Amino acid sequence: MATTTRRPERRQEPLSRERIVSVAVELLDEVGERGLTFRVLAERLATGPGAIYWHVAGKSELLCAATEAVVAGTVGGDDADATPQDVIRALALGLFDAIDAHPWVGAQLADAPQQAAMLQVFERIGRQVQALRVPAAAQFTAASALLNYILGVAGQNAAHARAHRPDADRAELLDAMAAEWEELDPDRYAFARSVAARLRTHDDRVEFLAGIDLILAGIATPR
Amino acid sequence: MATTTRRPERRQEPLSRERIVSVAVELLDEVGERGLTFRVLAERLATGPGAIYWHVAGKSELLCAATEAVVAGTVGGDDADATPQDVIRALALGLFDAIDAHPWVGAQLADAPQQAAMLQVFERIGRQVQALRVPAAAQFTAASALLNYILGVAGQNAAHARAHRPDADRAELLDAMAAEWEELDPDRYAFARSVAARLRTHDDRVEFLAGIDLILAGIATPR
DNA sequence: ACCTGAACACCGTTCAAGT
DNA sequence: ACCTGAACACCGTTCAAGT
Repeated sequence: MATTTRRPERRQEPLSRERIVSVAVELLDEVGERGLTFRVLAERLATGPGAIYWHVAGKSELLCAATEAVVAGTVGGDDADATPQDVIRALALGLFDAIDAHPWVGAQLADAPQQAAMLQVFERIGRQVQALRVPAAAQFTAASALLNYILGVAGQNAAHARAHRPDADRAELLDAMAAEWEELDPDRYAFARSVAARLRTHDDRVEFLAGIDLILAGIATPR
Repeated sequence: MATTTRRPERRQEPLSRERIVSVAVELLDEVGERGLTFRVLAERLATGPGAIYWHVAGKSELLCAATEAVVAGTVGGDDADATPQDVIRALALGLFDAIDAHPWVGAQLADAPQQAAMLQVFERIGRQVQALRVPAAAQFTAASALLNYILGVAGQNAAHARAHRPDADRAELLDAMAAEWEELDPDRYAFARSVAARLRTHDDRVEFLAGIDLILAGIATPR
């Protein structure tokens, strides 16, 4: 039906930092960080590996840029009606879902130095902390605690994703983990055993939010 | 003065998994994860790279084993007199200090899958959570929140260590960061600007503990 | 200014051959 | 059973040469 090319041929677009980063994101989603290679990236861009270096300093900068691109999309605008707690939950869930969809982002956030996108997240969290009337002296700690918790979960999610097939059934894995924990030494792992059954109905997203709420409760506690 | 060799020649000890891991820890401390190479490791062990594979499956297993070795040393025994909060603080600080001394451990914990040593940490945290009389249904969430926060900070510390020279002055870096934040756009980064000055007297360890206390306060809050 | 692609200096890992 | 070390199949990155 289409008269000309139905979708633009990628090889015909000019090379640009933007296009390199966007193809890198695609590739990272498909094959992960270890699979993202300057050679396969160059092949997809229909060029040589050297060409990429004209636009991007190296692989770590490329990973940072790809992460920024994904995270920037999750930092939405403010909703006037929402409570500060709601905004924080929405922001945290946005990051959680982005990392769920792009596990390599979790790994990158968990052990990359301060990135520009993270500063934006920190800013938005901080504003809500202020809106919660947290005393000035405690605001930094409150915002940091939330961010560090989010980054910790991000790293763990990325690790889980990397450890298993991308299409692995999370429920099955949790079942297997529950079974494992139930076999642990009752003396040395009494607690793990006592919560093992809970893994069978565990929901990562719900649990993540429950942790956010726990920290929010702590923030609301007068010193 | 010494009649024989003053310290045992490493090249004369037999190769063993234990020795490989312990030399790997040394090397990781000196040159970081990127610097740990099977070739230099083999050289230090006075053998060939292939020999290592007889005792260790590969590099990721080696990194896991090295991390386990360091973390296992931080999981101390229980102190009968201490409150549950104190035990959690001590445990968290122990991990913090271990990661401060061995930044590569932070990176490994932040994005490695469940490791045996982490299960021990989880167990010890969980026991204290139980001692705090947290309802059974909330114990898993409480212990997870604490662990995820610890892992998040671990990753960030590792990232900071990797981003700068090992001997970089943390106070100077914080000063520079404060100066940077103070130059940010007042509209878009009002919060970051408002806490920038605080960075000049920031203490990573103190801040880390304050975050732990925040979560402990949240845990103590009745639902 | 921007692209090409061969070449360099590495990696982790394997494996035939030794002891 | 354990060690050796050359060799394999890659990497990220550089750079002379092109357009």
